[in-house]
Amino acid sequence: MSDSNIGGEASILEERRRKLEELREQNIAFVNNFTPANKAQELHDSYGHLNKEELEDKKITNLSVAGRIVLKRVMGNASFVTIRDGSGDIQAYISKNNIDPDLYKNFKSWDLGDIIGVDGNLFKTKTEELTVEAHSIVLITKSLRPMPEKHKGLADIEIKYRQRYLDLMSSPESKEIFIKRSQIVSSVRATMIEDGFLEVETPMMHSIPGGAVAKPFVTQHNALDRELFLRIAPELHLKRLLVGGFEKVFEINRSFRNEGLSTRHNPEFTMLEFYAAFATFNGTIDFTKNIIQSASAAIGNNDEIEWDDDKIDLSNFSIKTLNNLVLEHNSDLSIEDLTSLDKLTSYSKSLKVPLKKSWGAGKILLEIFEKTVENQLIQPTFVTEYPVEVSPLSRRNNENPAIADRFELFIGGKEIANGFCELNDPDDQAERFKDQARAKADGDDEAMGFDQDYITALEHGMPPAVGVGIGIDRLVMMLTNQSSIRDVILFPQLKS
RNA sequence: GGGUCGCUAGCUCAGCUGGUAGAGCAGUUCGCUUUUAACGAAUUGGUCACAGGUUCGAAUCCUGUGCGACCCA
Repeated sequence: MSDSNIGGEASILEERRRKLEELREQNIAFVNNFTPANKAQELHDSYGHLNKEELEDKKITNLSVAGRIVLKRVMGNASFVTIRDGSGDIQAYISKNNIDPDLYKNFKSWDLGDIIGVDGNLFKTKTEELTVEAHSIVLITKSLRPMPEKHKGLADIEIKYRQRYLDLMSSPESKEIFIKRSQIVSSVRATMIEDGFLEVETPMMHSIPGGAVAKPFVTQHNALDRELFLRIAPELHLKRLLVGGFEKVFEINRSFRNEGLSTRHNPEFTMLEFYAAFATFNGTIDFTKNIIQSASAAIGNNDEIEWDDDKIDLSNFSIKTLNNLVLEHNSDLSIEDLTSLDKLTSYSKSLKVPLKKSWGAGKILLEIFEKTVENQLIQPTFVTEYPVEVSPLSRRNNENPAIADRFELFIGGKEIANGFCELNDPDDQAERFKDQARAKADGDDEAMGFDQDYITALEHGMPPAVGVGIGIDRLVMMLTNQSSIRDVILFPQLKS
């Protein structure tokens, strides 16, 4: 801005720009021909265990590393810098004895945040720190803006999310979470493919939002002059693929829900959904367990993990019915009450659960479950036997048509997965869409629309199948012990 | 939407019951050839989020607005 702010931010930028101009004049700004032969972590792994003398005997020469200066200790005629590359940190020793004296003089003006390259030999200092002794150094990229504070890092949580690169360059812990996220996703994908699933991509822009109960984002296709919705779930398209003859499909991708922002909700989030024709309900529960255990192992977790204040044993998953759990946690209710609209209504009023007129007994029962049971389910628990009323895409149970062959998995008091036997009766599905459409007309803006195209697909015949959805963000939160979804999404949505 | 807390130098933060703003880091200058949050000396840098009010006097007290965090719905 102005140059009146001497010593302030403007002058820091000006000072660094001045340094950059000098590099430009010498035609050495933004160097593009330095290819480091070595990585910091590789050097630590290969030579960190050797002591000073052993390393000297080995004569490790002709190394080169490149990275950002994160710490700098300049003495009169010799200096140490800590360089951070993609793998980690390594110290470099830069002595006037070993490099051109003019270059050493220039080096002293290099700043924290500059990206440099170092060629040299490997040695250990008298405090046994592995160090590259520089024979030549080059300023590769000049940084014009100051790094986050070197001791405490970024404290401003908003900058941490909005300028994630500052968080990543200054916080190895934060970087580690995103490395683990990638490993978790890779593990999930590997588990699916190993079991014979085909990875597919289905549309994110839908004419009729469906597959979940949620408010969609609306957008506009100009050429078609038509409203389109960002998908709230891939479910209905994946099941069309079952009709087409793919028997095991999955998708790991984004869905979008037009809700508020919180530490547990980001409007765009990543889900795994998979569908397997002719699979069994119990076999799918086992497979779901396997996906989660494998992902946890992939990032080096033990069976017992910590999430927030809870210790969770991932080697032991239990299976319980919704009714039994509600009775267990609500001693005032009897088994008969659970199907009585009047009893459930009066009881939920005593819990101060807000009710809507369109809700039947099943929906109210689910509300009571969410209010009184859900956050108690710390250890991995598959909850089964959900009311059909709250499961508009699930197949009815053969013995009891009021309940769906459905499970939800809760860990740490939070929903991690949702799976069910898919409804493949087109007439039953059409009826349930009608109920949803009616609720929508009554003002429930989360209810599904009537998707005739999907009904048509079912009329061609869909094999019996089990489908499951797993929230990847939440899974990563659990496996990396994070309490905010913003810490597992690189660029979370923030209030503007 | 309701409640609680916060907003002071580029960054991280002090600043009590009102007396006119401070440290560390970063920057600049000097010294220093095995340091490691390197060190020592000097030095630059502020519309105290914004707008009103109370007061002789406000970063500080009051009201409102904005932004953010957390909790609740």
